[in-house]
Amino acid sequence: MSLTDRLTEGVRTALAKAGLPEPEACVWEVPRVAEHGDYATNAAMALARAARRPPRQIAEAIVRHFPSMPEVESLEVAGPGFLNVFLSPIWCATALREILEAGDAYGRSDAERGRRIRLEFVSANPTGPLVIVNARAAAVGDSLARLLRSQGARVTTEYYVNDAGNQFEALARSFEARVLQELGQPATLPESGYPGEYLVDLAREYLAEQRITRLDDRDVKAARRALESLVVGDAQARLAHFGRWAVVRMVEQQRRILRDYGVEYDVWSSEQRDVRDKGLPDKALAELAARGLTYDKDGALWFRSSQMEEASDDKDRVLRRSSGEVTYFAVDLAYHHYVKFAGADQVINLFGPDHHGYVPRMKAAMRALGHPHEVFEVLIVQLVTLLREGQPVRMSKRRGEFVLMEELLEEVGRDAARFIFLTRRHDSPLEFDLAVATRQSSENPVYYVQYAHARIRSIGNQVAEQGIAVPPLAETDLSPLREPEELALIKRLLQYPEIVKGAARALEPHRVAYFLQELAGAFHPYYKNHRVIQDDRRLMFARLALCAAVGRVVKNGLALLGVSAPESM
RNA sequence: GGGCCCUUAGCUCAGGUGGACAGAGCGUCGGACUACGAAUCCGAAGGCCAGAGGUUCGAAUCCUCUAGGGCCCA
Repeated sequence: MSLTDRLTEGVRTALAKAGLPEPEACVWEVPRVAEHGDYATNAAMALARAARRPPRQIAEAIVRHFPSMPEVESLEVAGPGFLNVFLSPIWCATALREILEAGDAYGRSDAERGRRIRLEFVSANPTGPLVIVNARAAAVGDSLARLLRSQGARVTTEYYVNDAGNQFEALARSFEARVLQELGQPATLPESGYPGEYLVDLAREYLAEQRITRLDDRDVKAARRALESLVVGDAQARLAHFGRWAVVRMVEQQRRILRDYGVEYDVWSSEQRDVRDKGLPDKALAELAARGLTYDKDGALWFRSSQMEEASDDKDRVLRRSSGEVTYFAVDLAYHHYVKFAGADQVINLFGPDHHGYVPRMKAAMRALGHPHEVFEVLIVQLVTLLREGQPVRMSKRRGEFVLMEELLEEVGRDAARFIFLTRRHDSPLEFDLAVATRQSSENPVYYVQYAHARIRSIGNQVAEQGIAVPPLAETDLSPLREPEELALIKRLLQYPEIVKGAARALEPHRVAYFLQELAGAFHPYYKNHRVIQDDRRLMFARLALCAAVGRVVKNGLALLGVSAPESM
């Protein structure tokens, strides 16, 4: 049970004894000002109406009947009816023991136990390399998975590959053209094709592979003959062949880059293999029709997306075009309904801002297929504006110049990139200055946090070098920790589990990043002003324990963000 | 034209489901290494929370309108 849970229990007990109604929930906050205590609640004010008593009177009753607890030093009523709680310094000091004993489990809870969550993120088209927004989505999605798992949820992460439909076809045609060009044929890229250089590289790889595996012959003409024999005449089959080959390569590449970034997926799914080939779209359309939610108009089949309660789209959407082919939307809703929801209570998708217009129709579809409104959630990860020394970096897809995720990782590194992405709310646009991110200075918050960890390790090394025998934790007396800065540090460490729980519930990993900056911001001044290694051994051992606990929490927190906690820097 | 998101210090951004005097980092200015790592620390200046109404005991937070910015659809 967490600290605030115990405080809430105290409030409930007091209210019961005073014969007052119980609050639905008791919200605890950490006041900005130290004079307002370590925790405060507005429970009395919230109850005032129901109890028909002035808030201050209720608060005073709570104070009077509050059970005695080792955690609590004193309580007071303040302002319009706040209840301020002051923690016992002795209890705080001994609480360090719990943190150190918990180790990497400190911060975990079972707040989300029992929830099965399907979490999809990045899922870039396999038509090009990953770019910088994908890196942001990957950081957010991966950190969310870590956070939710730390709270006991069963999370399945997924990358959905759109290897069918129009864009896939455009890729196949573009790739085919590049291959033919490499062979000296006068092929031109299709109008809506992909002009990037990467397809030229891929075409060369393709030819190299064909030569080696099929002919063992470097002669281009021979390769061409081999190709011709491979795809005799049938343009459709040839396109499919090129398309599949290119997709496999692109996906491999994306997967490798994500792995280098520390992101591993549980599931890589395929639109073609896992949805279309299994006939799921037709099945879903039939199900919608059976519920009377579709109609024919102009030769096409429509979904009454504008008629859904709680989740209406602004107009109806096409499921099957007059040409007979199903729309991307139909494929997607079928996949969500039959596959994602088959193994999950909740589905969360991370989309880019260019897809937000797509969200209402998906919500309408999920509602139509019987899924409650709350279990399908879409988070919009906003755009990243790339700067270099304050100047915008051009990103033009048309000309095939974009900043690739791969380049970003090479230039700024995985830790700095992830941390910076996670110091913003996912739904607010982000400016990313490459020059600043590269700089190993105080401008770069990731090093500030990592440095705290490295410093703490360094103290440990010093102690070892000096041959000082540190007693085991159980024998360490923590009561010498009395400095205000020490108590402030401990109280911050005690907040960590609540921060993580809140971040997981709200799906906001940035809260952890902010907490870590604040924790490091409390540690560095402390370190500067108070010596850990010193003659007073009792004090030294207590401080070593405090430092170890800080290091522990920094490490655990960084792990939730997918950022390393270096031993030295 | 319709819809969604956004506007907080010079800059970049935080401000759980409304709470007690608006926060951080960077930048600027001025200081600190003959003791555990200066990727650090100490201090200062910097704000009508875009604007106007409303709900509330109480609003940066909720509602409406206006202005400005971004995106999607047409």
